[in-house]
Amino acid sequence: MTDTGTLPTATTTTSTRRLRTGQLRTGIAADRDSGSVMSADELAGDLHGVAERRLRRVDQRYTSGRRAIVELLVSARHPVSISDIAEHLPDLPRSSAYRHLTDLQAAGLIRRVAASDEFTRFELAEDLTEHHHHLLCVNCGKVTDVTPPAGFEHQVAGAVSDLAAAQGFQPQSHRLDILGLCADCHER
Amino acid sequence: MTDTGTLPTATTTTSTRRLRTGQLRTGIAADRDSGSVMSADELAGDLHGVAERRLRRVDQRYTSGRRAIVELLVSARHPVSISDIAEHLPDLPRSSAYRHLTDLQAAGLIRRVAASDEFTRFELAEDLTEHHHHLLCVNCGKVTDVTPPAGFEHQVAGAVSDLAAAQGFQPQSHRLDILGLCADCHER
DNA sequence: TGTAGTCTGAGACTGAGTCTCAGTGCAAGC
DNA sequence: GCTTGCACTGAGACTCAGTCTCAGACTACA
Repeated sequence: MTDTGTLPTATTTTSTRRLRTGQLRTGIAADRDSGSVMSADELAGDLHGVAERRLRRVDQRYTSGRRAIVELLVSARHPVSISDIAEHLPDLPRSSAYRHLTDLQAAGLIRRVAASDEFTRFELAEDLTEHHHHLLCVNCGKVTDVTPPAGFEHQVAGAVSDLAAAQGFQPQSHRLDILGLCADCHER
Repeated sequence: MTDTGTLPTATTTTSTRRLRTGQLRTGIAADRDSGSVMSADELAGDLHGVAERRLRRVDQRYTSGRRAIVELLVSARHPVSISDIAEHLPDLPRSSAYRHLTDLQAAGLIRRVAASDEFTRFELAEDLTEHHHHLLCVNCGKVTDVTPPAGFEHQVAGAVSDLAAAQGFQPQSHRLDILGLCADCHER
């Protein structure tokens, strides 16, 4: 089972998902340290600034290693596995990679993604990108991002709310994974 | 992180999912060996008969170990992990458990379920139960089955089809996981 | 500058899942 | 009923993704 593609070749993903650079102002406002002073211009579009802020909020630094991971996730445009990281950041020691992922996740910058049946994948947190779902190829393991129409997403939210309420369950997020064969494996 | 509950206590799951005993006739017809003769009455409601047939179709036997796993999945009513199996079938050796699960999955009797971030869980194949989704508690790991309304499922199927077609992706199945806090963890 | 605490890389450790293999069990054919 | 070929089994070795440890380096703050 091969990995999701050759990073950071974006051609394996034709997702319409984009970084929310134009919308980060709102997100960053939530990241503002109480007391810090920074102009809105400096804040806008500053993903790494957000990263640093969130890490400092939990008494951590935005080190070069952590930054390298974030940059890889940005350029990848789809969920990234540990082996992807090892491949594209060969100088990053394994234990550091794992630790960085854990730290970045704890700081709310990235999230874990369930793959078809494979090892862990990570991607940027949704509030830094946009809500989307995944196509999972059961043959080669490729993961493709897809963004559903707003109307559909509204329907999902309603159903999620109902289903959860019936069980006294407090929903925090949902994921819709579509399993099947990608274009490459389908043609064979 | 605790396991999904004490099997086979069904009270942890209030799912409306039921085994398709009343509908198995159709499914079993598909399982009939070309040439075997069995009355419709004998076929109806015979999950273990289906199990045996499917295994024999791939030149395997429905052994007592495999049957024990199936019975556990039947009584559990929600996805079961390896540790659940070890707990409820203490005499079943570990390597056999793993092997049975692999064999049953290959024969199309069970399927793997993605849990929140935990180890592998299995449940009966959908055509032996019914289409459903899962509530995943991110705190304790409990997995609860929920059956969506038919109308919603129809909407999902349409969206899945569109999203996949846009990528030249051939969809085979989909899953909707709702992550959050179960009733127990929510109250705390 | 000093200090406290975060961070790092190397490598040991863990355990879920996989594999091996000698012996057992089973079903089909005679 | 017997024989035979092959599926099946349990015990335990093995693999590797992920976790943990620790001495030393780095950083931010006073």
